[in-house]
Amino acid sequence: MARKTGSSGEKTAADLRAAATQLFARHGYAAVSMRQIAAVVGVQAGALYLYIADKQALLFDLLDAHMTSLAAAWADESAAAAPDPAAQLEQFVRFHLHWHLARADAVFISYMELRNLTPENFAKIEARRRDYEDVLDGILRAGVATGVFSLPETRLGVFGIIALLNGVNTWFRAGGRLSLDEVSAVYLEMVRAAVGQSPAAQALPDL
Amino acid sequence: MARKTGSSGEKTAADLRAAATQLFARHGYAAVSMRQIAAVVGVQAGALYLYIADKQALLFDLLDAHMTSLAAAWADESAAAAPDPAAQLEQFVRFHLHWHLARADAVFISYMELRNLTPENFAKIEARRRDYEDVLDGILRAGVATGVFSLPETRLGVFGIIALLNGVNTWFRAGGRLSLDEVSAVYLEMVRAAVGQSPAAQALPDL
DNA sequence: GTCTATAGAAGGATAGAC
DNA sequence: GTCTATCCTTCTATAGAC
Repeated sequence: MARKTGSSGEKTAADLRAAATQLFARHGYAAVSMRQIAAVVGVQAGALYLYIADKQALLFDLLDAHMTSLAAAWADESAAAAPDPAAQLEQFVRFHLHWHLARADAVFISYMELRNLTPENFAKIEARRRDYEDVLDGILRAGVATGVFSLPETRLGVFGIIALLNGVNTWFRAGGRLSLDEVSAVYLEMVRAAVGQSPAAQALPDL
Repeated sequence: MARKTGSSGEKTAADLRAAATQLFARHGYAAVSMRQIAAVVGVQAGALYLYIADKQALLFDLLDAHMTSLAAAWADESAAAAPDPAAQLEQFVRFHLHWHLARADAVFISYMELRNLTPENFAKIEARRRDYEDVLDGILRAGVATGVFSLPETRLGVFGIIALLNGVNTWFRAGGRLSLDEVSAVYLEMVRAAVGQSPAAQALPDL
């Protein structure tokens, strides 16, 4: 997708992705027309095809870039790996909440528009999501092995924790009653409890 | 929507709802045409308009009926109310998982197609969902009041638990590795832990 | 109650001028 | 790199025959 010219094409390409992300999140991939996207970008519909092959490729590009970005962000975060499973779990929970809340539109699309991908494209995205889930699975397995976590099933723990954390995206609003740090603290406690971690040393914040 | 004739219209009306539910869940409201629905029902597209005013009314009818059914099912379930908050929580968790897993398509639509409702219709559905969440909120508050649950915030507990439980719908398949009862048992333990319930008397099933 | 036929609007995508 | 113009398809919804 990278273009070589120094002209306004670079900006238009970026604007296209931003506009599509916002519109798809708001109304859904199928409900958004290329003309609508073009109107937000500020060009005519035909001009969009300088940057994408078709609408399906646009959707896949968005989801693929999203998953690439997630993997890179976690690689960066875990470069300074926490020392033990309990600390790693905290690191993961805080990272997940922070990263996903910062890009709610892209996250929403990544879950809701999977069904609008072609089977081949769907498989690629799912494999990447699985890779990310495996990160958490590894942490849980390590914790179970060392006895710091108590779970009958790490896979159900992974599904449960991801679902729990992703749920925050449906209601959290920056500037609302609770700050991101407060929410993170509460959810971290719920996650720790759910994986059977022995009671944490630190206290809950007063709410 | 009830019709008075004894002719095949009754069946067609029911088929229409069933077909729309399945197709909307699979491809999304905006991506499904009235012709597709008609093809599944076995009539021509025009005939569908004997039963619905327009496509939007069809979507609203589906979601509205879904929420009505949920409220009725819980009213029925809670007619035999569990005696204390801990037992009520178990009753709620088992009910929620069982009911939602039995109608995955309708549940999926009810969450994914909210954005395709008109603002007025959206507000109606949201109010009904709020009523349902308040059921769980009441249980949590009662438990916190009697000291059997330990939560800094019942509202976050509600959001967390609902998200956790709804996540099961994304991966559970009847006839898979785990039975509904096994899954319910594991998730019940996660929920109990998350609300800070003192360790349950009963053991986890071996998995 | 359902069909055929169609009006009228909107969609994705392309061609060629600039 | 973008625009105008347009092709062709598909859509929702309605009209009128049966």
